[in-house]
Amino acid sequence: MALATQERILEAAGRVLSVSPNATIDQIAAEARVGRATVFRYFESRAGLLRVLARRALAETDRVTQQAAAQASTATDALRLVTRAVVGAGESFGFLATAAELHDEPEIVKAYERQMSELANLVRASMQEGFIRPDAPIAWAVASIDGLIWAACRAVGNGEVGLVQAQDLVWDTITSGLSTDTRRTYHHVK
Amino acid sequence: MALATQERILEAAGRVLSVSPNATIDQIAAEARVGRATVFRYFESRAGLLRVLARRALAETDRVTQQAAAQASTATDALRLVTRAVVGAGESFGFLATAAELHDEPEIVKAYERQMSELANLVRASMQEGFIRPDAPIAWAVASIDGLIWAACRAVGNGEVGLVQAQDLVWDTITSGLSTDTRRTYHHVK
DNA sequence: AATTAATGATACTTTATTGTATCATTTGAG
DNA sequence: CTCAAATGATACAATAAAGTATCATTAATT
Repeated sequence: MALATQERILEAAGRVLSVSPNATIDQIAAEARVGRATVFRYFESRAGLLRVLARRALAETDRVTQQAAAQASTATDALRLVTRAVVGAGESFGFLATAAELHDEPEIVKAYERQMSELANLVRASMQEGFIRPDAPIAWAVASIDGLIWAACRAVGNGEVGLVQAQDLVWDTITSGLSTDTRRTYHHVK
Repeated sequence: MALATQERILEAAGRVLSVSPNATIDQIAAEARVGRATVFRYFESRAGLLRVLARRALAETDRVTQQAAAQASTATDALRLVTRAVVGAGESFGFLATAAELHDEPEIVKAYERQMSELANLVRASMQEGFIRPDAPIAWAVASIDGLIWAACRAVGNGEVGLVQAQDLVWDTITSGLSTDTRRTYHHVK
């Protein structure tokens, strides 16, 4: 067997669901080149399969995040490396964006919120190091970095840019935006 | 009648679907304070309702976009105003992000792609004016602006930042990123 | 007030998908 | 080669939601 059956199903599900969030078990089984019954031999239900898949994606994100953070000497560098790492792992969690059922799985929601709050901590620390501008609301910094990561993952996914380039672009855009203009226009305080 | 029934249903659908993309007709009807049968009196099917809703959202985006572009004297200013306008109209198309059924409605997909390509034209023109840095791949500029707009709409939606502030933040971030650092780090050419 | 249109509620049919059960077939290990 | 485990295929039941039809009720029009 080229790859364990369960693994094949999970990978197929990730692929199909990132395109068609409401894909049926039949579609997933077809993508995995497996009988529909076999899917139910490995997963108790559709929701169960989704849960396992989501757990793995979040765990993978944790893994690359922690590994990246461990290599960094400053919070700013950690932010840079974590951003790169998450973009690199993008294809494994593409389906999380659109899978509506996961929104009412408390375990999954909590894990996602934890990751966002860890990102917020990194942003705060990087701000104290003088990298993130002090007038940027933390919530916006987090939301916009998240948005740029998603944009990069999508752009990689449909071949608009290569993975490595996308990783560079995200950080460059965070660092200095898209313009040649260096004026600082933030008005917000506190 | 405070508001035409059809209108109430559409607004309710927009609200519910942006939270629960797979919401049933029952849920939509309940949100609109209307009987389920009434929904089928105004829309031929669930898919039909979604189509009408998506058309309206895309048309509204076109409207504010064109109005904004008409006021601008330069492409860069048009880009700024269009960005603001789209963020302002965000709540009307929040559901488009997650409504999977719409992905295989050619009409909707085409309209979305057209809007993206118009954005690409603005970006190119603004680059020629010297605002968007010449080393930024157009595809990335478009994708990241799109990502920042989505991030802003979401942030507004869950109350993290106010609408006006979000509009400012998007443009500031496009202009100069999130950092105090002004180094230019783009490596890409052509 | 009378008539017409719009609505709500309800029951019903249809359909798609999930999940189960079964059996024949294939595959892999010894 | 033989046997056991894994798989595919199929049929089946259960369920949830869509969509239809009907009737009583409410609201609007004249």
